[in-house]
Amino acid sequence: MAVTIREVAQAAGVHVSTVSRTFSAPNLVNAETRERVIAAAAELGYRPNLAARALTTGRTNNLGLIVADIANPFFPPLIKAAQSYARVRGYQVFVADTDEDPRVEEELIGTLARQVDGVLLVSPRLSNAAIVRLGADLPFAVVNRRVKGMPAVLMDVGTGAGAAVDHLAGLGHRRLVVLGGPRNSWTSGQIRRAAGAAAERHGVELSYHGPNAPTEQGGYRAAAAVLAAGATGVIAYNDLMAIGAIEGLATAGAEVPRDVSVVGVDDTVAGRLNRPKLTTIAMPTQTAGRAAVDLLLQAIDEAASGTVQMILETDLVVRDSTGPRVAVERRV
Amino acid sequence: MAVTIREVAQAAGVHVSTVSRTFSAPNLVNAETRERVIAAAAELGYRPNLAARALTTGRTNNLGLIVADIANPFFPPLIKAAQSYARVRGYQVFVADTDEDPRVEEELIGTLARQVDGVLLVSPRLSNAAIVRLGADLPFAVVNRRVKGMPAVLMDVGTGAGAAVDHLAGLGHRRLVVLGGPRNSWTSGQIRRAAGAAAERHGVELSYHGPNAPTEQGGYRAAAAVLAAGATGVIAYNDLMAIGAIEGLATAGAEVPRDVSVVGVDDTVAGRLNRPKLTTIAMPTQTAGRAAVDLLLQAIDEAASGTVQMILETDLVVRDSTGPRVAVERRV
DNA sequence: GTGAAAGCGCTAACAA
DNA sequence: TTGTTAGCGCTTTCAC
Repeated sequence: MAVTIREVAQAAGVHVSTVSRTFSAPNLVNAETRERVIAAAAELGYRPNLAARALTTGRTNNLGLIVADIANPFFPPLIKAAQSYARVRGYQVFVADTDEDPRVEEELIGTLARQVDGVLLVSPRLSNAAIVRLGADLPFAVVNRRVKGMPAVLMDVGTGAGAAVDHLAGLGHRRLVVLGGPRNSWTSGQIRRAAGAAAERHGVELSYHGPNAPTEQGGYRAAAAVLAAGATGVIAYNDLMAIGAIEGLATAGAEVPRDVSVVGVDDTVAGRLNRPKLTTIAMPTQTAGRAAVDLLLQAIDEAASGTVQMILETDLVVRDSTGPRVAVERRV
Repeated sequence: MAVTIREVAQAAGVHVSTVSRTFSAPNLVNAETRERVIAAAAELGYRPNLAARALTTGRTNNLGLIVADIANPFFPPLIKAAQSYARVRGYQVFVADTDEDPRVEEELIGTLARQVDGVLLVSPRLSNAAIVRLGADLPFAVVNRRVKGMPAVLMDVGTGAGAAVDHLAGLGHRRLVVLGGPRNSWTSGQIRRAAGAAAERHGVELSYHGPNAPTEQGGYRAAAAVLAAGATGVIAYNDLMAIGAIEGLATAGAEVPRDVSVVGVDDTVAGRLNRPKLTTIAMPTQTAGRAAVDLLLQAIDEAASGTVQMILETDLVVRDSTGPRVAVERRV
């Protein structure tokens, strides 16, 4: 069995409570005694049992981090940043994947509930109502979702989407289509709304096709709808989908960017490596991961303080998947 | 405060131990009482406190999963598979990232020690000696490392590397270089050894350059060494490095695969999306993730049973980054 | 500044 | 089949 506080106490010739204090409130213990205790602890290889501590303090020093799909390249940088920052702040993090399923998400929150001090919901697939309901039990912070009264980090994809429409309109495209993501995705809604507004400003036609799976496959399948709509400009929910759409278009004989221009979202490695290099909306994922942990810890510490919603900017990164519209007669 | 076993007991009109049994050993309790307890628990929204349970049982039902770099595309599919399979088996998993630093790895193991039943070390950067020492305290399972007496899942990259050399030699390349990965990487050693043996069989020259950072940057920097060695065939430690090397070669005026053939390892999305599409050694990451959890749980359950080392096959996937050697006079 | 004692939520003998 | 009791490792009053 592992070394406990009791054995350290014995070795140092003090009472257990003194050992406890040495670690949780060192200033309350005589410097000399403290030295002795610390030496004994080091000698025996003592490590506090956090679970036991949690039982009395009510603080586990653990966080939950729930994402839709770990393997989607959008998430790993965020997970990495969140996890590493949490560690600096003294927290370990449970990472869980919902496979894009809201029911799994709810179940996971339940399982995690008693063993974490709070949960980070990244691009949740749950409805706002469900989040609010579950949030009554447990501090939450959400990323890419606006929920009344809840700390949130929002990546303002709307401005990016607007810029994308400006960009496409500027290139002469008159008929655009937005390929939406999963049903409950806030990001997807933002893109649609902002792109719609921008299109109207430019007097450009814009239609919506969705929901789609946020994957290459989803994009590949959606290519048909793009052609059916007669669009020459596409804004896809994420890079993966944009890459899939480009493949799908190629299969149907339409080349990117010659015949159709495609814009992705996220600025993942995938988009940078793809050929043509993807024009995309860059999301500040690492900043978001860090900030979300910050907000969550704040929410945990100050029970019910004022809610903070943090908005991070996004940028349009122009690469090679967008180009000027070519006159109809030259197409096909 | 959260609902405890006591309140459920009161509501159901039974003693706490009966409630406890209803959840941990339902068959030991009268069907009728059980119903009543379950109903009361559901009514109150009771959720067992796993940390408290862990205190008495010594079982946390948590696992640790330590990787070198979450953002490296090799890991996410493995993490996803491991996490999802662990959940099916009733375990939650802490995911931690060491940033390729062995000291962080050791520290993380220490922190996790008392709150998990076992730890999965995926492509560890720690020395074997350190792993054995730390493993005395806590069940481990390792992936991509062979440690005496420890359950392991090995992706047999050696055969893949041999096949890669066969492939390159078959294309006429007579001078190859292996770009190694991090210092303590078992995979890197395997590649070097197997490639060396295969090169000897073919009577082909093979040199080694390493260690390198397992990133695009690392590959980019190593390109100079490739050219200096006068090699026309390269096997890189992973896809990222291969992609970086291709860029680096291009910068130096050498085109892939015209002037130099490059083989990666891992078969990540990155490699599939890169242009030229990467010839690479496919690693069964998802299978490995699942299998490793399996082995770890086995090790946890049967204290000190016979050690299992599981070897998974790898495949050479030929794409566009390798091609026939072109006569010297046509190069440059 | 340190010790004594109670208790966090739960399980596991042991009795009844 | 159910209740009683002790205790897991730790923190936290309260005395001294």
